[in-house]
Amino acid sequence: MKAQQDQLVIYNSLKGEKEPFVPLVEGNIGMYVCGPTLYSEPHMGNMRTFINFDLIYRYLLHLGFRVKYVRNITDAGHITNSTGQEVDSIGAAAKAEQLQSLEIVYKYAVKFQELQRIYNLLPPSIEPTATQHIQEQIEIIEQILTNGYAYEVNGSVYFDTRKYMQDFHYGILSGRKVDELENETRQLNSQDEKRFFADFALWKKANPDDMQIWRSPWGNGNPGWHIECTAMSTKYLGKQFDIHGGGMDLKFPHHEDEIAQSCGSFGCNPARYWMHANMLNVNGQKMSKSFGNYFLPKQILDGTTGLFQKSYTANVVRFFMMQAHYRSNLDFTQDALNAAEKGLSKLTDAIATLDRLESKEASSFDVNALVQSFYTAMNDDFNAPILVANLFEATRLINLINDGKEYISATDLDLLKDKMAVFVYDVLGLQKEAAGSESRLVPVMDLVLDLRGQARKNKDWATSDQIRDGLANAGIVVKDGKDGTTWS
RNA sequence: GGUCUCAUGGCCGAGCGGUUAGGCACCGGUCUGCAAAACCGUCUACAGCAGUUCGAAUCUGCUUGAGACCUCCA
Repeated sequence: MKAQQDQLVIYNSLKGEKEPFVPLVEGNIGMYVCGPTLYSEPHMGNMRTFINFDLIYRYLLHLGFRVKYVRNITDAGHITNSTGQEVDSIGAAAKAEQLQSLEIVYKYAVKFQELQRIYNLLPPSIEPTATQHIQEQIEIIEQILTNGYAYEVNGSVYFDTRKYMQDFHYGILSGRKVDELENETRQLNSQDEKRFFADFALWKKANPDDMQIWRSPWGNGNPGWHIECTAMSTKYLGKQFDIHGGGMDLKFPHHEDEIAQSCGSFGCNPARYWMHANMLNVNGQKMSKSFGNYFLPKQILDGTTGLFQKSYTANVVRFFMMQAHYRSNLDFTQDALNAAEKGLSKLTDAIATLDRLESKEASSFDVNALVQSFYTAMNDDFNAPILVANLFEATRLINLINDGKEYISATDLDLLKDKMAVFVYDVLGLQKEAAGSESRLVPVMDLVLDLRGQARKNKDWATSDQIRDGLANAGIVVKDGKDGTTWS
């Protein structure tokens, strides 16, 4: 696997280009991904990011890296909304639902856990929460103050962007240029305590109606939105680690500010490689709460999205997402989901066929090259769509072997079985179809199909078709293949 | 308004200077009592206009269209 590890190339948002991946410590990877803010149930778009980073995590593990994967849960923090007001979205949700803040967080954390299980996400190594790390956040803020890149005003602490820009590059990640000109065009709120429009809160003085309040050297208050990730990534992965990921929409200001906080306190960018997953679209527009065009991951499972005429399994949704690259937009449409459903079925059928295949003396095609193509695809910035295309090439060959038009040696067959399973289940994270959920039906169906088989043998088509139609009415489809009759 | 990204066959979606992406649909075939399913094969597109090049979906410029970010967001 070391040879494959050395081939891995990652697109680094920091530089805007692909570069060979070299971990800080050979064979080890520290990866931090910004998790959800649990003031509501994560929607399908949120899930896409987590599914994509799950793919990345899975492939890194498969390559034999020791990966420490930290994904936080945001359960506190004040953010600045579009009108310039500092708001506590969790507190707001708590008030709306007449619950305490942590009740809100816990309620949605349970749902998020369930979604992770359903969509087959591997649990991260650590899932820290902001409220468990207030002390660490305070310590980093103190360090930034000591270094002169922050100032205190009336019980709140703000990051001093102008001071920071004298020594560091604010905008290194997002490409944003911050200048005085913009300061003039964007009016500071009259009661704003910030000295400069681009300054952001590290600590915010408590409001009388805040639901959660913590003590600090600057009085009672709440941590700012961006400092929690700096505190938690530093605590668990160190001042500098390998990969920092998150959704594209977090690039600015969240990740830019994380870099500023790390540079302002420790003097270095926290991550060597910044990775950004792209958004999920609905009718060409980003799925988001504010647009109202979102739906919940569970709605697609029970067919209640209102957008599609039928339901889809989590496996189909995941496979659908794997057919687009993580850095591309992806359009969620019914036709595309139907296509994914059929394609997945074709792929899993081929894996089943693989078990029935018989080997010959030699192989009629280059199995090693085929397997290598799986690695080549994923080593190129986790190009899952190419991997899927190559898996379909394998599918075609498997079916041809089954038809006797191609052949494979015993060694190659073992290799192919192993790698197909590895890439489909371990890397893409697809789940083997749960069999036996209707176990009581199995002996009944065996009996019914046996009777129908006898009728067919006797060319009693009337009885045969009567059984088939009757089962169809009960929602059971009978298929007569050359190897016997199957149902589903 | 500022910054940036993208425009690929009926649909979804790879590609980053020369080779078949792939899936779904369509069509043809195999199988089959019929049907369905399954399998095989076919289908050869790159928004428009100009340019660079022996050669461009791929590079450059312009035009048109779409989207994202610019202190809510995964």
